[in-house]
Amino acid sequence: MADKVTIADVARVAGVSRQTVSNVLNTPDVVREETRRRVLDVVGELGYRVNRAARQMRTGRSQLIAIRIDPDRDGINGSVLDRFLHGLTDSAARAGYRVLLYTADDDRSEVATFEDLLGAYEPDGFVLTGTHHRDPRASWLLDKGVPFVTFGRPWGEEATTRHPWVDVDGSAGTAAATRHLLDAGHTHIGFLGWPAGSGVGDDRRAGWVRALAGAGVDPTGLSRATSDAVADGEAAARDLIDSDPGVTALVCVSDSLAVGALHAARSPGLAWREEDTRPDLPIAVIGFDDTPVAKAVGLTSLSQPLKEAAANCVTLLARILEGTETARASAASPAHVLLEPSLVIRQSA
Amino acid sequence: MADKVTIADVARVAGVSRQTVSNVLNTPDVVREETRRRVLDVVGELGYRVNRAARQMRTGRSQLIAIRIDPDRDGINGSVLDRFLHGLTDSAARAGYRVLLYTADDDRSEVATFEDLLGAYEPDGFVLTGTHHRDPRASWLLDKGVPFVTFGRPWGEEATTRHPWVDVDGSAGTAAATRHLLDAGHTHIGFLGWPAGSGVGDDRRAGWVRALAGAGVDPTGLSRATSDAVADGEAAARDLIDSDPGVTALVCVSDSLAVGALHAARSPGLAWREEDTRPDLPIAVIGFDDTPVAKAVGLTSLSQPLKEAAANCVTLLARILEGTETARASAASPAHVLLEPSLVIRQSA
DNA sequence: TAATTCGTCTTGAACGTTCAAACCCACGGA
DNA sequence: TCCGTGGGTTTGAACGTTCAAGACGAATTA
Repeated sequence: MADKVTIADVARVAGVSRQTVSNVLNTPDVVREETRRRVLDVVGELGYRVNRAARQMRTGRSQLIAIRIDPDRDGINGSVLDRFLHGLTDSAARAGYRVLLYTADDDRSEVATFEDLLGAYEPDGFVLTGTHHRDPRASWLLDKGVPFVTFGRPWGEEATTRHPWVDVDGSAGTAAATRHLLDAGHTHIGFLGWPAGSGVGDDRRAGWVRALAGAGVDPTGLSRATSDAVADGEAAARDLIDSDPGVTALVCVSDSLAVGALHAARSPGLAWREEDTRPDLPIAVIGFDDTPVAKAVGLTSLSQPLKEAAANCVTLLARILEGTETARASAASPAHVLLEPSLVIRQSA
Repeated sequence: MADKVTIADVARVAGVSRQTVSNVLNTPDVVREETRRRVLDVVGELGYRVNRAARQMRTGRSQLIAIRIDPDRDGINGSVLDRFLHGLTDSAARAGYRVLLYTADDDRSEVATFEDLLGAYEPDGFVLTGTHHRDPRASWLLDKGVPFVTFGRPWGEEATTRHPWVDVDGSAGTAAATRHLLDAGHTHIGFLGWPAGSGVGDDRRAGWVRALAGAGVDPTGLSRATSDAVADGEAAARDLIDSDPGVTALVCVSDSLAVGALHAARSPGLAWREEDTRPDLPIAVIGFDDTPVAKAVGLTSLSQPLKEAAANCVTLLARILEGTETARASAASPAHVLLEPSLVIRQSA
């Protein structure tokens, strides 16, 4: 029912032309102080709001940032993206953008969605998550000259400098976790990770290796790799503990695996139960991502600064969109932000 | 770089006028079969996509559905909204809509955001979550005649018929959970809930009362109310168990409280430990929402059909937007959908 | 004094689409 | 023969904004 207030209405009431009103809003420095105030008064009085669709027609800018929302894969880590999403929406709003969602089942269908969105809604830019080696989505966007930022490093070396990205330093996190355990007196510290080949997983493992090396501990035989499920984590933890009963602590690549490790540690298998001397919490466990699950079960975990990461994504994207630099120019010298995770200490370690 | 292809391009190539192309896309029945095919061929060939901004200028329709994304409050239940959001994005896309996100700290700032969004992006409709008694957001939207659907019943009676809504039948869920426990031989079944006054909480409690009544059990003294945090749940569970040691099972209003109850059940307080005769799992516990946490700790819980709920929201909203009925007309006889949760049985019960 | 520059403001056009109205032509009935 | 009808198509205008160009007066310069 709210009768639309257009720029022409404002102009009429303020006694100026449409263009002057437009100038007041977009290039205030070009208009006389007194006129500007008068126009702004009328704007407030009438409750005028610029119509994005009309502006988009003229400028080609939609003030929309598109991002994919995943189905929660394993369930536990799903919440990480969601927290990021909230931060993104918040930061984007502050910068004058809104977040548009889309879904896609795989990289190919996501690229198809790019075409769809760009043709219809014309989002100004994209935020890509879950990047991986030779990501076809990034190459497609680069190819088309569409502005985008990734949350996650480009893991293939060759692409390392071709687009801006924000990431959290996983190896710094696991190194800090390992040092925390070393400081607590542990020496035999194991690692539960994913199979080699995933950038994120390999990076997190590297931090554990580095910290152990710093303390003069040989990591050989102290790690296991498995897929990211609670049951797998439990099995891997059992296997590791069985093969080396001296292990007193575990750093895990994810909270899923860590929860599995907790199960193994707290209600150990029969073979191991005999010699159990610490019935309440025999093995220290540290997870990664500080998910709600970690909070609920008292799991010490590494927390990613998701809000900050999201804010940086918006900043980098806005720099491309608003700066003089084009997407292509910024691809020549893209900006990176690498954030440090923080250790949230709970009962498990 | 993809040079924009407009309706005029298609028209030129197909040898027809702009309007005919528009008709082919919007009112196909008015155009001759042969012409339609020819135009559609050209559309495919050139990869034409209707420009939403231009269409919006003319029709006032943006094909956008706006929804608020919350910060994950307590952390555990946050994922519920996120799963709903994914379903919504998916269903919306199928119906030709996209989902626009916004944040807000409270009802008042959310209403301010309504004004902002309606003035600038002109979303066609809103989906409101977390409705409560005398929700000012709903009244505001009703007042302005803005189409919307709520996920959650209007709990105040007087507003019950004024807008379409989708909800999950909480009392049916807790009743089913209670019956499940009764079938398993439990008779002293307690309830951990929220303080009276919240529509959702009272409803879920009612299901428990109903199921007990059906079995001839008096619920008096068997329930506790507390705020929604793990520690509170643990304390409330201890209190209940201490006061009535005969309690062998607990139905909880949320997974947060249920996880707390599990803590209480599995590592009971000292006073109670003495007489513990079932060391492994003395008390059956059932939660609500089937969050990732439930999955991780083996908690039996009630799962909301979120995907289906989201799909229904889109359907109801689309009916208002596309049907002949206006928002006001549909407010006269709004549609409701009440879905049943399902019990996901795990180790805890 | 005339020409130039500058600051401020206005005017017409354009973005890509759809609405409303007009147009054209074949057909059937009077 | 003429007119009315109706299916199929085209034409001009409009949505609300910003761009590009121009207009006007005052101040500055030649």
